[in-house]
Amino acid sequence: MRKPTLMDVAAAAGVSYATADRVLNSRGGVAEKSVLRVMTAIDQLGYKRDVTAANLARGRSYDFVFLIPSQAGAFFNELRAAVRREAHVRINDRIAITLEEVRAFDADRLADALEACRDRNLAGVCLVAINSTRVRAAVQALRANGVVVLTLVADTQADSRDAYIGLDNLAAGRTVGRLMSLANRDGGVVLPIAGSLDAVDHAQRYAGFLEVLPKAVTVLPLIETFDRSEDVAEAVRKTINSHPNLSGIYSIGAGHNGLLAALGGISDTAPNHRPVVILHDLVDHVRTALNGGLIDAVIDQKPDDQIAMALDAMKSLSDGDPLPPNFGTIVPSLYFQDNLPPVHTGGPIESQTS
Amino acid sequence: MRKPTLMDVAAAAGVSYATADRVLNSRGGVAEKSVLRVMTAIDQLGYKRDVTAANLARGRSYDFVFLIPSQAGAFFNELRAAVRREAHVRINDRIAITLEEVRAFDADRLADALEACRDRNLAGVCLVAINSTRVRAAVQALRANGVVVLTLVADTQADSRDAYIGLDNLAAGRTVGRLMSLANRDGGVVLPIAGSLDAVDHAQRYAGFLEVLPKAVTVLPLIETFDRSEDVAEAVRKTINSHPNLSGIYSIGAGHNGLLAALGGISDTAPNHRPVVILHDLVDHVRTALNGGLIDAVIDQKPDDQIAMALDAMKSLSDGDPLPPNFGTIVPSLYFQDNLPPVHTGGPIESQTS
DNA sequence: CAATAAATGATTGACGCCTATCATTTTGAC
DNA sequence: GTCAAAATGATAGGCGTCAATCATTTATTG
Repeated sequence: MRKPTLMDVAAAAGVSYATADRVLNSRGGVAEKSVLRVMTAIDQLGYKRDVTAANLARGRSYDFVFLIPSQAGAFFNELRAAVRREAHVRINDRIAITLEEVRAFDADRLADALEACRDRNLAGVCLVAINSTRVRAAVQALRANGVVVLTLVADTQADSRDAYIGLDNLAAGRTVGRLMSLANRDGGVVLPIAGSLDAVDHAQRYAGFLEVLPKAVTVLPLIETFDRSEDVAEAVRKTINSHPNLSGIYSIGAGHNGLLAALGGISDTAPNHRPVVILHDLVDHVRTALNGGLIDAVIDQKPDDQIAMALDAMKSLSDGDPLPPNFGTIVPSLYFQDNLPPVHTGGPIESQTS
Repeated sequence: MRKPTLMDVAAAAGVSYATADRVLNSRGGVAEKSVLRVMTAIDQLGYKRDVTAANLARGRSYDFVFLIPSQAGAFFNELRAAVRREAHVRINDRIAITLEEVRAFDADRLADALEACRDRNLAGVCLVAINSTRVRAAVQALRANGVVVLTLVADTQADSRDAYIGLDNLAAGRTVGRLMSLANRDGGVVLPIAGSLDAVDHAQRYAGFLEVLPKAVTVLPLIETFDRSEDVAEAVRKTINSHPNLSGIYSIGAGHNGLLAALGGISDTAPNHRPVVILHDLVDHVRTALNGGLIDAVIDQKPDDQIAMALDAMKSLSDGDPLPPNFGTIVPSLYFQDNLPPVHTGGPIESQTS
């Protein structure tokens, strides 16, 4: 027996199609008892509205914009690639995605981009937030216009956007801490490296990391890199020399170039007992380093999942559906060289139905 | 500007809708030059067929059956739950899913179930395979009838099904081996426990595990459990007593009850230096054990992902689209207590568009 | 050039739902 | 019982595509 249509429901309820439709779409002007009869018929027959037909009839389509920083490191390249992939896939669901690059760390450019979204009749905007008065104002203006606004990776104040999707940084730090503990069960000396503890995400990761490390493990003073790879390389080399028993390195932020360079040096010297190295974000050169045995583990924030979640959230919210509780929290993934996810192959697959 | 329709394509190509349609759906009987003009117009305008409208018109729907063992342990409960969840979601994509439970380890029952699928006009069947002549024959019969047949979790001969979706067991074993190596960087003694090495998956995991372990780590003779939890508990206790320096346990198969019971005993005795314990499959009681600190890590084969992949594969294949290369390989996930994925909350969300 | 085949155009009724209009019936108030 | 208000019925056109029919134009062949 085929899927029941609204016609079937109407017949079963003993009302006309028009009335059944009035109930289904809550257009009002229907007597209590009729509402009840239709409702009953609906779950009697197990009727489910055919969403695709509905969208077709409505002519509804979703216009979403992603504002992603440009030239902000390999991770954001991944993020942009994920947006492009999803853009190709979701076109089948009447979802049109525009990817716009915004100069990194430039709050005013971001605000400009947001303001430019004003009159474009968008359903949703997703941005990597930077805290600034103009940005917050622009976000508010959009939301006042009925546009759903999501923050991704980096958040603003919780009440100024509709939802935030991003890594649970505390969990990420804890996960690394847990692994580091396992690798240093008889104690050890570990070196944390971060971009800057002023960055909330880095601070949270660091806090999680410290939280689970046992007392037997000594944590050296944190090196702040401020994205200067040469200085990092130098600092790492120095630490390794002054602490020949160094047993672990946790690179909390992005910008691993300096670290990887320094590690290349060590592995020549003492290949058999170098420190355990754990990094964030499975970008290309990190993958290579992992496969080459230069580093041991990578903790990833799954950019693909983030984009997918962002799209689901924007769609739900602009349909007026609420999000499930604590939606948006990305649980970190832990990778060794043996359980790496497959690399994304070439472009999107064109599926041409015959 | 709105999404172009086939009408727009026809106009741009200077042909009638009928001809454009003939080209798009390769119905034949169109002159070379016309084909070319339509093709050009298509990618000139960036035309993409509206799949939802197409499916609506086709009235096409997909009937899929999942045959999953019943009473075969917690993992298969998860797997069935995942099927039920997907069944509710995919109903929007005109996909009807039937979940049938088959008595575990009973090839004849499985063959019966497969044969019963014969005249149900199904688009695809997905089964946890058991190797037997009757099963293989039944699969062949179905495929000869145009039904897509997939194996899940456990495979048959590669040429007798359309695709296999399951864990990369070698990678899983290697991942565990890698973690165990990190936790035993100065050497150690580890105990592997498996259901039976006659099971291909267990054997592969074991092989991967051994592959990456350094020589400094001593591997005790493997204990085969054959799913007898009391015997396992006993064996584990004995090993721990005779090897007070035991530093790791890898439980390769399912059926962790015996092991967990034995571990409960140890943690009372020597809480500070118990062996590192790694298990497979994040089922409820394993999650509990992980959160309670009874075990250290879990390697998971992501039943949700497997079901989702199975559905995508069945849909693609029954549409005649080929699968991408090495599709179906599930890369294991590694969990500590800090990066556990959220538990699935209650039933599926009813989204009622206003 | 006629006869035939091949290619193209024109059009139509689904598919399931949305949105709107207008006519008709039922209800409630007085 | 009258009259307005409320509820219901009936119906139509459209969303973009599929699948089919039939008429018409163009190309091919002898």
